[in-house]
Amino acid sequence: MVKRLHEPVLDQLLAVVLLLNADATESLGRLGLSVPRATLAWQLHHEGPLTQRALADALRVTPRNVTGLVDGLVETGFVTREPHPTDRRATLVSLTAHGADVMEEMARQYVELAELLFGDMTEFPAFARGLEHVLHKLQAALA
Amino acid sequence: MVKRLHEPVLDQLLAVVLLLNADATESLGRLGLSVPRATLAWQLHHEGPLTQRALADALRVTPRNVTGLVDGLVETGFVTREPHPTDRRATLVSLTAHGADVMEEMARQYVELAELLFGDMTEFPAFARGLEHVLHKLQAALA
DNA sequence: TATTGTTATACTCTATAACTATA
DNA sequence: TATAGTTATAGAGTATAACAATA
Repeated sequence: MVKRLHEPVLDQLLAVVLLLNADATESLGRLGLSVPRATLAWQLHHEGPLTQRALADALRVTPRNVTGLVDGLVETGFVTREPHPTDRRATLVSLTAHGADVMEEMARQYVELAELLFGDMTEFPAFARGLEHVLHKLQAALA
Repeated sequence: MVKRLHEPVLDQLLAVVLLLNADATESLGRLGLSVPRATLAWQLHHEGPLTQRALADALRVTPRNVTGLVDGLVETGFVTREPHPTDRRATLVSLTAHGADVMEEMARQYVELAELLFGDMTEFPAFARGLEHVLHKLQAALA
């Protein structure tokens, strides 16, 4: 039975999902961030200053939602709101020095996590190919 | 450089996490359930009727939270509250016939998802071993 | 007319704390 | 005293809809 072979592995994959979520929430909490706020800040870290509209599109979330996330990030000192230089409707959101520092720390922890998970894996290439296979299947299914 | 090898795979693993979350939210929504409510119902499907206290422990969530989730599931016809036969403080939560039907459907979809993800994977055993490795690393890191 | 971001409102999930009814 | 579940309260994240300012 194929099912007997595959279902336990799906269980493990879902367990990995749960643990990664828990780990992310925990680690980000120590940095003073929630997962949605960290996602927004991470976007700024990669793309540079963005309008709230651009952030809403990137996070696939409503503009109203971005207002709330940015409010929180401004309050806690991770980002600033500045007027857009040419479009007076728009607001540019930028990382503060503190925000940029924390993003650097996130990047370091990201590398550490990759090392932890894969560093001593004996079948890394086969695992990586399998993961790519899974990703493509999911992308196709959700397209 | 080991980092160059591992980071993109972590990217893919996280992409899989995001897509699985999206897929779960979407599929459960079609069944009339949110992820937390489905988790609670799934527990009842596996364990049979449980007290709210037992559900709170199983979901690692406060008793107050269970009250809210059960309220929603009662309103939408998935579960019932009944007095505990021997402990008059406690409430037994059970799946309705409709709730049980939906759990059967969830189980079918679970098998389908396992088939979709792994059914035609050429390196399934190596992938499964790699996933187990990742799971153990995460469990150890979070213990 | 269309777009940007806001206010207004509401829902879900989460938490703590105080309380009632029972054990 | 301890436990089960509730009410009271609060906060984060999400959504839609109406609106003001600007393009």
